Parts: sequence; structure tokens; C-alpha cells
Amino acid sequence: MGIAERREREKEQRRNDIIDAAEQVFFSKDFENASMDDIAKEAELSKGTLYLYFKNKEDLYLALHSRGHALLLSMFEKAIKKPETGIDKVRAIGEAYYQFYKKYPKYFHALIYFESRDIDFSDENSAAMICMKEGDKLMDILIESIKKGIKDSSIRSDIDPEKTALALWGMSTGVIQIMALKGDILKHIRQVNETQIISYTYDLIAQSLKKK
Amino acid sequence: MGIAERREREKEQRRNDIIDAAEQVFFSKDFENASMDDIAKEAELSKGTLYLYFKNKEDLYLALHSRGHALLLSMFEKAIKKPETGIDKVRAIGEAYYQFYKKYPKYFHALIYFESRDIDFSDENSAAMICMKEGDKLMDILIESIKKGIKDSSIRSDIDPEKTALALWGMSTGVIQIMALKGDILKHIRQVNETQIISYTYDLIAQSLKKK
DNA sequence: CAATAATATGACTAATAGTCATTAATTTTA
DNA sequence: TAAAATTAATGACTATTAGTCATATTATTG
Repeated sequence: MGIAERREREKEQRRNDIIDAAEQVFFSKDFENASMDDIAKEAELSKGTLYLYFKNKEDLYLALHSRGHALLLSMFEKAIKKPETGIDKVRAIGEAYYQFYKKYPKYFHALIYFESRDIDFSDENSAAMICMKEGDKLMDILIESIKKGIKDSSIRSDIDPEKTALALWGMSTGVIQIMALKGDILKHIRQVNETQIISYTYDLIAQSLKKK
Repeated sequence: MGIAERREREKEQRRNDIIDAAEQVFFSKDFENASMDDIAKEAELSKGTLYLYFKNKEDLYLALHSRGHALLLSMFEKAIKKPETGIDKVRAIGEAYYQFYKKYPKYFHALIYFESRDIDFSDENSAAMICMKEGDKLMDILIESIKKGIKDSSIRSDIDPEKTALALWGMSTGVIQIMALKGDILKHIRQVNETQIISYTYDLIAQSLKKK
């Protein structure tokens, strides 16, 4: 059936158009200040139509979250290609994460926005759950790089790859987040610069992973 | 003038009563789902009165943020008393931070909630700015402990206390935050436990600070 | 070209942040 | 102490907006 397929394609297209519009609006105002009417106007659709494609405002925002994840994932995949050793791959992932934040600060913000909200994960097929699983792919890349590092002896063999990946993930997110929000003020109050702090932190972390 | 003083006291008292009510409501529902009408009812006041004491809903929430900061500060101050060496003080601060999250998860949430929002710091005397300065006190304790560690040779002398404190702050917040939000699911998906990850992370960090 | 199915619409509802004219309570003054 | 003045409290009201649903439009099919 060619017609059914075309309709499916058109539906997907429209869905994407809506996300495009949402991106425009969510990125110019923030989640709270962006209204569904704004997005509908931007998409040149009625508000009701938005709700045909997305359960609610949060669901639509999570679609942006997904785009951000996909973007970050591709950056991670690219980042681990060049470095030879595991430790260098890990470091490259960290660097890619920071570059992601620098290039796409709004996407970074979208990612962490939901990290700081209590989300309902009870529904196995909710958009939130799908996001969670996407995040897992990022973790897997990190875990594999750590394992590689243990094998090639660039990383201490007594560390646990999963726990370490989780720790690295939390630590790097935390530091980038603090700089994202307070970087400007910290530059005034203390004499520190964003990039400085990030690479300083990464150095600290790398030291504790490296085989001596 | 005794009367003016009493009025001042009464005003302060009422302000606190409102924060008490807000705490009840914000901690049972979350920021978005708690309404000013709810809080007014809880405080047995009219909604208009709330706006006599607080500029807006965010301002009222920031009052909770302040309480959280004060609580955390007292825990930090207590934590650094016992340990002798600087590195042990730093570790004790980290432990206190985690204990704060375990004991007062709602306060922890209130603290990080605003870390993930873009806040307007343009007004020097805004509640947000005051919060920011309170956070600085926490940083100072950390910085002093690191300096102490350098002096007593428990911490490497080639690190920068300010940058390190900032890095530690971001890292520990990030890890606790990830466990706060996803700890339960991670327990299912991966075989990791919250306390485990936190102490594992702290060990990693401590290793990179210690003098070898 | 009906009849049917799939999409889209926007007026409407309910909820709620924040305001402000009015009322109540307290303090000052004469 | 009683009127005037100041300060505090009220809640009806406005504006905004997430989400719904009966109706209208468009596309498909027999």
C-alpha cells in the first residue's frame, strides 16, 4: 500500500515540523515561558493539532531532548575514532561533551533541564523513558572506552568500568552545568574562566584513572 | 522605639510562617504544581498577603533555597571540626554533602532546582543574588580546607585551591544529582547502588588530590 | 460522486500567577 | 480617648495558558 506509506511519511514530516517550531520557541524563551500557542503559531498550525502529535508540552520538549541526545551521541562517536588508547578516548569524550555545550548550549540546557526535575518513569513507553534509554547509549560508549583503556593498560585495572562511567558522567555534567549557569558571575567574583575550570577538572579526573 | 522593633519582629515572624507554609506545600507537590493559593491556605492568609512579603513565587521558593543553604552550611562547619588533615576535611565535606542529600532530599532538590534554570542575576540585591552569595560561603569552607591540606602536606601543593574547590563542588553535585534522579532506575538497569557510586566517586577524586 | 475515514481547527474550560481597590487593624496625634 | 493617619490584610478580578472536544475540512475509497 503506497498511500498508507506516504501518509506515514507525511505524518513524520509534520511531527518534525512541529519539533522545528518548538525548537525555535523553546530556545528563544525557555520551557516555562514558551506557550503552546506560540509554538502553534510558529508551526502555522492550530494548537489542537500539536496535541494530535504530542501528548503534552513536556512530551514536545522531550522531543528536543531526543534531538540533543542524538547530536551528542554523534559527537561522541566521532570523538572516540581518532584516539588510540582508552584513556585518550575517555578524555576525548569529555572534550566532546564540553564542545557540545559550547556549540549547542540550548540543547545542553534542554538535556539538563529534565535531569533536575522529578520525572515519572512508571510508564515503560513514556517519552521520558525513551530519553532515559537514549542516555544509556551515551553511557555505553563511555563504558566501552574505559574497558578498552583497561585492556591497553592506559587505565588502572582495578577500577569498575560501569561505576566509573557513571561517576564520570555525573562529574562532567555537574562541572559543565555549574559553569553554564554561573560562569559569568564566577568570572567576576573569582578570577576563573570557564574553559580553564573544565580542563582543570578533566585533568584531575584523568589523573585518578591513569595507570601510574 | 520599642514599637518599631516589635513590628519588625512580628513581620519577620510572619515571613517565617509563610516560608513554613511554603515548605509544606513545595515539598509535597513540586515548584510547578504548588500554587500560591495552596500556600496561602496553608499559611491561613490571603494570597495577596504573600505578595506583601515576597515579590513572587520564585522569591518565595528562594527563601527555601536559603534555608537549605543554611542547613548545609552548618553541616559543613560541623564536618570539618573533627578531621585533622586538610584532605580529611575535604573528604568530610563531601560526606556531609551526601548526608545532607540523604537527610533532606527535598532541600537538596530545592538547591539544584535553581541551578538548572537560567536566573536573572542582573539585580545586585535580588533574592537570587543573595542565594548566590550564600553559596559562596560553602565554597569558602572548601577552599580553606584545601589550603589547609596543602599546608599540612596531605594535599598536592601544585593544585589551585579555588579552581579545585569549584571542580569538587561541580563534580559532587553532579554525581549526587544523577543518583537523586536516576538512582532507582539505575539500580534496575545496571547493578549499582547509590551510596556505592558516591563513595566510589569520592575515592576517585581523593586519589587525584592526595600527595603521593 | 457519495460515503467514509483521517486530519485539523479554534472556541471553550479550568487553573493559576499576580494586581489593586477596598477593608481592617494599629499607631499617632491632639 | 477619639479622630486622623499609617500600616497590614483581603479577595475579587485580570490575564495567561495548558489541554479538550464538538465541528469543519480534506483525503480516500467503492
